[in-house]
Amino acid sequence: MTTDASKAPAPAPSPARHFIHDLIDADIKANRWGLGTDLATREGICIHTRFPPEPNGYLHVGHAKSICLNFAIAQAYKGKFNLRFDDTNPSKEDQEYVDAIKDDVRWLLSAFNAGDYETGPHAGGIFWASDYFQFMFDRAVELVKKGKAYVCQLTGDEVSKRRGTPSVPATSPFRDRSITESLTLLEEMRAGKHQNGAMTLRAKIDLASPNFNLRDPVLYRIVHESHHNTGSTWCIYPMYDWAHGFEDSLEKITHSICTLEFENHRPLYDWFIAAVNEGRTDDGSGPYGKKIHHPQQIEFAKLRPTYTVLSKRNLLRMVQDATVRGWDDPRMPTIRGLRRRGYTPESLRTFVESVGVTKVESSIDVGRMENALREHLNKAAPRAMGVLNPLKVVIENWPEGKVDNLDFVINPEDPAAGKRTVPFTREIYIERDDFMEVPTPKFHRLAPGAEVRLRWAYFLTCTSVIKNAAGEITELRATIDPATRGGDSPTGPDGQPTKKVKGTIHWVSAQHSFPAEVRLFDRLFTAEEPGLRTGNWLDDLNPKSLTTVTARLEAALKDAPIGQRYQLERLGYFIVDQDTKPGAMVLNRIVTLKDDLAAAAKGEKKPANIRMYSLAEAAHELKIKQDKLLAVITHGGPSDFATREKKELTLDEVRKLKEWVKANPLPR
RNA sequence: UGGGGAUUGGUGUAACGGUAGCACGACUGACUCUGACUCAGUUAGUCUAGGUUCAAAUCCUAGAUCCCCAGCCA
Repeated sequence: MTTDASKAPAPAPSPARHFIHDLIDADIKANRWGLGTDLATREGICIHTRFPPEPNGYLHVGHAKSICLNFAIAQAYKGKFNLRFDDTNPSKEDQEYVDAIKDDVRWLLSAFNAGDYETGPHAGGIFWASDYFQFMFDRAVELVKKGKAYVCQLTGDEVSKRRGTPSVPATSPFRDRSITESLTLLEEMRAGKHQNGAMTLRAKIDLASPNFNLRDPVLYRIVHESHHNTGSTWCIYPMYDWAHGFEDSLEKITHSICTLEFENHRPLYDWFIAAVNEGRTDDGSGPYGKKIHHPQQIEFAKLRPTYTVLSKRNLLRMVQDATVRGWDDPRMPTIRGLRRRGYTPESLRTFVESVGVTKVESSIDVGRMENALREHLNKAAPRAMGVLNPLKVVIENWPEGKVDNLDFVINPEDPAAGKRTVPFTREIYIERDDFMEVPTPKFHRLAPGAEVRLRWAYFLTCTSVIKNAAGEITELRATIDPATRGGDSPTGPDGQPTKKVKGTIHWVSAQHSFPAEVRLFDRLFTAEEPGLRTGNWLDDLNPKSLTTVTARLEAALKDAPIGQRYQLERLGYFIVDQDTKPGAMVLNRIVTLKDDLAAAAKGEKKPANIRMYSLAEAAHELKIKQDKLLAVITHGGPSDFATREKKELTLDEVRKLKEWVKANPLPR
């Protein structure tokens, strides 16, 4: 029982080509940056990616996509991958986050079996934007000298007011001040002679640009604050746009992959590097020296899972409000939360790779994340038995005190995992849900007089039901068929089983099993897109996202170490939580097994291919106004719509209406 | 109002002028000592309107819708 799920082979990820591969292939073909086409023997520059988090929060599943994407590219092209902390804003950043990020990235990258950012063939290393502060400052001075930057003494409010509109240019009265004056003020800024906000260094680009990022963006702002890495060396800090390209450039990053919202920043990214390179030469001759490396920024759509919020602000809010028990609460979409929940790095990797890489902003069914996890754990997790809601069964034809040690298959998916021994006794517990006093037609588990198989043990027939004064079932009496030891029906002369049972249920020995706290998690939100309905994402919080029960687990689990994963048969996958103390085990349910029956019974199983439209959505789809839509439905429309008062329409109905509207154009 | 992106089954994603394919989901069924897993089958799509072409998801024109941008955040 020591098989560690995380050591089992990961499901082979599909090669999954995407548009970034096309771009990189083109760069290689064009011998851009001297990449050459034979990557294995490249000298100097190679395909080099990076993951650049700001250490101002915990990583979440969205970041996991970026990390895997960047690392997978480095691996595919025999290149390198850097972890770089984009620590340019001391007022928001903290060492606590630095440590957590390092640890989470390393954990996730273990899914690649190719080392991480510090070890292995693709290890580029760990870097800090703050190590480049001097370089950035020198380049800023250079820009001022080239007449491409100036010190602006407008306050933040004034800058906002003068920002202009798409058709009205921005203004700054300091734009045309002399180079010497700007140089002096810049030195003063650096020397700490000015208060926060007193002035900034701005690039001189285009105050009338329709792209606001180019309306003389700020390069440096004054922040009198200690930095976790550089201490009090600096009191001016570079802005993201100014800093990021240089970070990439200095690390010889070839492809700087970021999310869609930075698309509008790419002209600026390119402008800054071009501005520095102006006057520079390939061989270093001339006043400014050698050209600096110019990486290619590429944007992709971030991951947006349903039933989830990912913004740092909202996650922080839940932690502060104690909606959850911290950043590593198993319900959180943070990497730390998912780790504690029991997710494997392999399953996270297959999940983020399976959703693809595009520029289309789409949301992903969280169910896919759960499926990737089931897929991995099915192959990897040893099986065990536990009962979440115990119901005692006394086997009347089993002698008191007799113990039968039975063989159990540890993992049917993995014969190498072998077998284990489980004791069978006169008193056992079964799952309360596996018994119905008055069974429904399709219920093929235990009922009075019915026979089921106890997994790997004996066929069991319920003989009587014992209730308390309140009429609640407290105990069952039953008998077993001794001829079915091991769970197999005896075979007749023809070699066929002499009897069949439809149901197999799990059980534990009352005497040998032990109680444990089991935490059952549900989604944190009840709406696919939290906040869509009311405008406030908190309105969609799921009040029942955590349920705690006292279960009974088979004895073999008693010494399971923290972090060990199991499949409790028929119930789901579970992991030993870090809250476990000697003699007091705590289990997290990672995810349930798929259960068509339960889903259908709870009415949760609405066919996914019947999309429901609200009237507003349908009206939008039909490109008509909502009141017109109502008129169409109740008066003019297809006859079978005339009498309905439903507030929702199915996809098919919307299609029907669409056809109708097409054939019967509405007046204006 | 200006600029930058995007639009293919229910969902996600291919097709790079030449048979609209794959995965997930859903639905049927088979198998089963986990109502799991596995296997087989079914289902369903190119935002709209024009145009070019022997041929258009792909090229052209016009439009629609959604997302991003006016932090001294990243």
